[in-house]
Amino acid sequence: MKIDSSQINSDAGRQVYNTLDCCLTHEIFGKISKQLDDNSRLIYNFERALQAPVLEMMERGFRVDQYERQKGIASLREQASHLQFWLDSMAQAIWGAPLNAQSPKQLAAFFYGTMRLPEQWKYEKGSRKLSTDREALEKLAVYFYARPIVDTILEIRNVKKRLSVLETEIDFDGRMRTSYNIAGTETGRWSSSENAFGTGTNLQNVTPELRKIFVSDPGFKLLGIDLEQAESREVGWQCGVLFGDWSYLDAAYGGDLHTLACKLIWPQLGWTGEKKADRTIADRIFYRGFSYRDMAKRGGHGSNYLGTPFTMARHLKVPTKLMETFQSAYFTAFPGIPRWHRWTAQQLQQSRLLVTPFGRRRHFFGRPNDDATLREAIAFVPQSSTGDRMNLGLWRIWKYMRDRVQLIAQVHDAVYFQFPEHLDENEIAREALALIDIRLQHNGHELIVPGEAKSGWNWGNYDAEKNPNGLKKISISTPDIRQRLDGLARIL
DNA sequence: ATTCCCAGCGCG
DNA sequence: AAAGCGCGCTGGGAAT
Repeated sequence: MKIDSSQINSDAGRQVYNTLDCCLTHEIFGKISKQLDDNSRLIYNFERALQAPVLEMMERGFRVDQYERQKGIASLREQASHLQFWLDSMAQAIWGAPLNAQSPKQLAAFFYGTMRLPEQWKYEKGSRKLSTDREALEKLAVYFYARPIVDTILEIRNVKKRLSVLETEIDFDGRMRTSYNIAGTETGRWSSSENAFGTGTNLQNVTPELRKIFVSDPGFKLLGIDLEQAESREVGWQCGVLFGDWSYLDAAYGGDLHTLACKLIWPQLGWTGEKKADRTIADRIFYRGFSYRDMAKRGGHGSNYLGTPFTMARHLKVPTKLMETFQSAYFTAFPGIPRWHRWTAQQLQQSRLLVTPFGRRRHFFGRPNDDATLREAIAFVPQSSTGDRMNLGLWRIWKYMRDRVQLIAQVHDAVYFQFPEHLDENEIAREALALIDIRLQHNGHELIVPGEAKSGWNWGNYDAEKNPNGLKKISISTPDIRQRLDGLARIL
């Protein structure tokens, strides 16, 4: 096609440009669509179908309570300048100059140079690096003169981090519009970021405290649904489907996965078989403020993804030996998990390809013998499946409840929408929970990931004093799902 | 003046 | 000695 650019004005020029872009895309599609197998085509069509609800969410945005936002900004700015004054005073006394808490370079010169404190190194990608992150600074805090300085620096960082969210530019109509990228990640999860017009920000990493500034529209109430222990259940599903070891999934169905894990790891704690009493036992302190259940939860999650006892011990601030003992008990209780790890390593050697229960395929281009590649591969299936599960549910809510609800946000394993207040929220919740109830079957076993519904008038968590309008668990259970779960637990 | 990379840190 | 994974944003500071 020949275009004489002198013959067209700039608007028409842009149209021609766009048209040619589309033609090229269409041409490419003609070639690569032949390479799609049935599953890939399904995933591709699914991603395209998600464009409608995503565009709707992006255009709608999330209403921001301007009063709360400004109040927060004013208070944090005040705190920041106060803290900076103290930091500068202390720094002046020590090296005769102010100190920037956000400059690793200055902090290293200050602590390791002028103050002559022991250098803190961290290991990353095979090399060791001088660090001034939270973990490093906390180690310096044991020194008498460093402690108040470290505390001030950490607090400044904390305040500045929150300020950066609150100070994000929002739109003229008082709404924050994030940009969702449907096909931006390796796993099929969405990412979120500043939008094409330069306003908004990543909405998937906002702390519970700051979520309070996001509110429903007048006459509407927010409803959120999150998937319960979704990734863990997907791990259990892999163990069952691949090796017939359903122990981990069964533990999830038994009520509380982490308490159940406690029973298997520490059988001699005097378990009663009664849910409430056993939870009390699991909540007993095990080591330095961590309950048995805490250990099962964090240690279990880390172990599922091939965390080393050394690293997990560092994060939990417990002895390495303890995590070694934990992990060995954990892998004995759920033998399918280490088998699944070995199976994944084998897949990397043989095909470098993994396929999730939802049919999403990922090729691994890293070195098959590299631990880092193995870890990516192990994390892929549960993480990807949970994303697809949530997004399929989200799409179904959009498709079948569009006349009553408006989608607002997605945070990987949770979806938020608003509905007119005059409607029965129990009814809305029941219907949405049914739509996200996506089950898989295999050899008489079933994967069920229940959802938990919460409602309120702002995005923060409910607190009688601090946030009475926040999201509060809806006390209705979905009778259908609960009954079937109880039934399953009895069979097991 | 602008661009680019890194360190640090928030969420799931 | 010792790397859970997946993202995006900010600010510092060097490079251009």
